Amino acid sequence: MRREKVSENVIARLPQYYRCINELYDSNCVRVSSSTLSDRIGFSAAQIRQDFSHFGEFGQQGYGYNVRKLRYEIREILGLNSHNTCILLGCGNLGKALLQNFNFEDCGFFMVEAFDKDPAVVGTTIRGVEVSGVERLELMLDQDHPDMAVLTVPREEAQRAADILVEGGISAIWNFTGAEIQISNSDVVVENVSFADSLMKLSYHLNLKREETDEPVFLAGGRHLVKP
Amino acid sequence: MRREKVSENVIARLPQYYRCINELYDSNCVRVSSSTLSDRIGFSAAQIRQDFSHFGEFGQQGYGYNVRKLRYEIREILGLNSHNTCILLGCGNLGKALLQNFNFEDCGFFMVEAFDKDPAVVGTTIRGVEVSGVERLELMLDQDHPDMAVLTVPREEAQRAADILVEGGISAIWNFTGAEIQISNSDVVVENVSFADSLMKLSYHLNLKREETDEPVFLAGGRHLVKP
DNA sequence: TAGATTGTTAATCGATTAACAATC
DNA sequence: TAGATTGTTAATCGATTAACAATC
Repeated sequence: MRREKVSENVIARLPQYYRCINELYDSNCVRVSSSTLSDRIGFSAAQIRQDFSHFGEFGQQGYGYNVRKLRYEIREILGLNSHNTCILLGCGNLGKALLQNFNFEDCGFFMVEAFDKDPAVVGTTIRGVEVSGVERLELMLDQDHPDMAVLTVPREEAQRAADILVEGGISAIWNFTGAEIQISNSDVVVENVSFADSLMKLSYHLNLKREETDEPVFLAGGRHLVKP
Repeated sequence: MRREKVSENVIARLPQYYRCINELYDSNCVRVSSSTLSDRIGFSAAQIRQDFSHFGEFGQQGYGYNVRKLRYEIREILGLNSHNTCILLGCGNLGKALLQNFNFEDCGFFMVEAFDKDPAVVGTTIRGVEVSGVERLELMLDQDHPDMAVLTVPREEAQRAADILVEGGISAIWNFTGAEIQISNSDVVVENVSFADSLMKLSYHLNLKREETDEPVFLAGGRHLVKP
């Protein structure tokens, strides 16, 4: 597997390729061509081949791609085969939702411990993950060096929590707080999940569609016709 | 406010502009130039001006942008000033998290009702929003025509729920299920929030950084030096 | 007026698409 | 062998950046 420098656009497409190929794999499909993938995902076949070619030669002329091999290679590219450990900070509803329903292992992460400051949840176990009090966090970081932390604390506490994590040597933060956290150490990978940004995009498209259908002006035979 | 056709890249930057300008507005800032915005958001000043210019002329030569006016215009572009109604399907942990902590009104949405099939939550009220049984959903869609639905049901139920929503005349779906829902009516706006895609992107960057720092090869004085 | 900063046009850069030789 | 399909190169398209006239 090669590693050319690729754009964020390519990186954003990789998980979509993976999901698609994983489905084919699960349905025992053995081979697939770039044009079949294109039909399924919606990106052009040329783009798919171009994207893959940044990381190596995974196919075979006249045959296409072996699904098992391609799946493995994309897992490698995305790092899903590495065994990362992670912790979760903030066991409110969102934190609980992720612990209970999200399959971290499918993405190459093993959840080792969760933290909260509420005595009512500290000591409980959620889907096999123990919830500790926050006072244990620094010690845990120091002893166990988890690779990644899921940040699901309230917005106001995001920065303080991030500071502790970075100080404790974390490598990556998956930030659900909606706050833009400032990181002193630029080697820390931060991935933001912003519900507000997502909903505003939805709002944009909804509004646009509405404007289009509410005042549909047609140009026909040289005249502007406004639908009744 | 004008409406040229713009790329998804531009649309994705709009919420970031809005958040930044909203902060300035909240801190009583009166005017701002594209270069100040550039420093704050990280996009180039030229790009910011270019982006805004798709929607109108919001600034003034020699002065910059009036923060209040610019904020209003971006709200208009994003549709945050329209009063949309929405419902939520699936009051598990994720649904509850959104109901309790997410400010729908900041994004121009008013949450009118939530639905669940679990008798234990049906009849309760979460942050002022009543939870009804799913059997009421079709009637409610028919009578109240909510604009948008938040989909926080289990993955397996995503498609069935989406079908009911589309059938009931919904205009937009904010899909948190991780399932790719198929929509017959192409006028329905769908915005997917995929935790898995987000975490896989994080995994990609984490892996890349690790490979870079684990085997750092320096080129110095014509020699390749491998760090001890 | 002089300085600042916009909106827009032209230049550059990068990403996507088309085409095709290589080859299974 | 003939047909299919890759990986890659070149062509096209689109997005970002640079430059600057307009003007507050």
